Amino acid sequence: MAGRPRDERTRSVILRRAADIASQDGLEGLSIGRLATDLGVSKSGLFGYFGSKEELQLATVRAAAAVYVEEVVQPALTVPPGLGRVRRLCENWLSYSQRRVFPGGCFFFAVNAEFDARPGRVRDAAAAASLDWTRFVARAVDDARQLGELAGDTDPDQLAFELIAFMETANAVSLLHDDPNAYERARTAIRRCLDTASTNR
Amino acid sequence: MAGRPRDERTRSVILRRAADIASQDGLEGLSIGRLATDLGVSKSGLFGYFGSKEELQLATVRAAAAVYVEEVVQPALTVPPGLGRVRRLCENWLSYSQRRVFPGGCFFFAVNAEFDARPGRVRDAAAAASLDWTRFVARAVDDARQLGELAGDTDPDQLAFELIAFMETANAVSLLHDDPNAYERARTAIRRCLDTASTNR
DNA sequence: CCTACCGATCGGTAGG
DNA sequence: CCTACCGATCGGTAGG
Repeated sequence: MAGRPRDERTRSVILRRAADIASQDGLEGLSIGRLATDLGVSKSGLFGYFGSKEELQLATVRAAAAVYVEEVVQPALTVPPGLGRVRRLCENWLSYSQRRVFPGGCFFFAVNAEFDARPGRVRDAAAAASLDWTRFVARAVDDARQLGELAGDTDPDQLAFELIAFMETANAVSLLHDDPNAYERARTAIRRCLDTASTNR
Repeated sequence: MAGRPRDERTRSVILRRAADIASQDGLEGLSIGRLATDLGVSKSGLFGYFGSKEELQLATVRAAAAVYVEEVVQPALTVPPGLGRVRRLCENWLSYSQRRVFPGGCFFFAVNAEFDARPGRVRDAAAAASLDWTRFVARAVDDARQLGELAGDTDPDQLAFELIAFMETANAVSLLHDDPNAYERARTAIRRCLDTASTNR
């Protein structure tokens, strides 16, 4: 029977490795045989944990979301709502990407680009995670606005779009051109963007 | 013998279709057998045009770059250097993405994300094309600066990074969430960004 | 959770 | 430029 503590630990080790592979080679490039060999178990043994490749992919997305929440979202909640939390959120994201928590950079950047033009449950799961994150950033921006730290006419969705654009492009450029400078570019852009919208200039 | 007019036309039809597939399913998801079936030719016949999958991938990148130049770069050269050309470049890019010149959105966004964490000739070709584009945008920005239409202390590389971030994120968001609003977000951000750097406020 | 296998598809080749 | 094939690998299953 599934669900025993031992199984859960094994499952979590499998999924953490799956997310690492997928960040580099995509969720289609992640093959059950390769993952099994990597982990030193039989292919059918590993297969039994998930039942299909699609279920493995979906479980990997959920596992990566948990890492993302732990690395980026949770530590920002220790900062009180307001501009400080927005800044912290951005810095956490850039650090998560730059430290290569996943070896291929942000897991969701890779998987969103892979599935953005195909239908299916994996795409739906990735899109839902992306929407959660976008809304979370927009909410943090709106909190700062309501607290009077950002101008009253600030559009939270628009500002969230711009901040996320800088972060994701830093991830993309740093990977493709092996250029850590991209993170400083993003930090500069985010600083300027928030300063412009700030009431405390 | 290769290189006859007939062959060149066939080759170009093959590569245009290859780029369409790759924009949706990636250059690894592009299989020789599937491409051959799609085009109604034999797999080995098609294979003969390229000699290996990697050569097909590289030829596809070159073909997509030609489309990109024709759709985005060339029509911007009809506008004289300066802020107008920068705006035109951005608008051409957004239109190229929004019109789905490639059905999976910007070919290079998809392929760059697919290969950004793997070594090889395909990655190198994608990175080179990306660098060409980034430099072209930065050059257009610097022209506008030297013409006095952008502030003298404008950093062309920084501004190019920001403009490209808005464009690529519009592409990504519009695909993943089927949300054409993302393009208006990018247009708003680009307008504000250029207005802020402009000397004609 | 293992070995051993299934049919399908992959990139690539032989031979004409 | 075709048919027919190669070994390798894919997702998935049978049987224990």
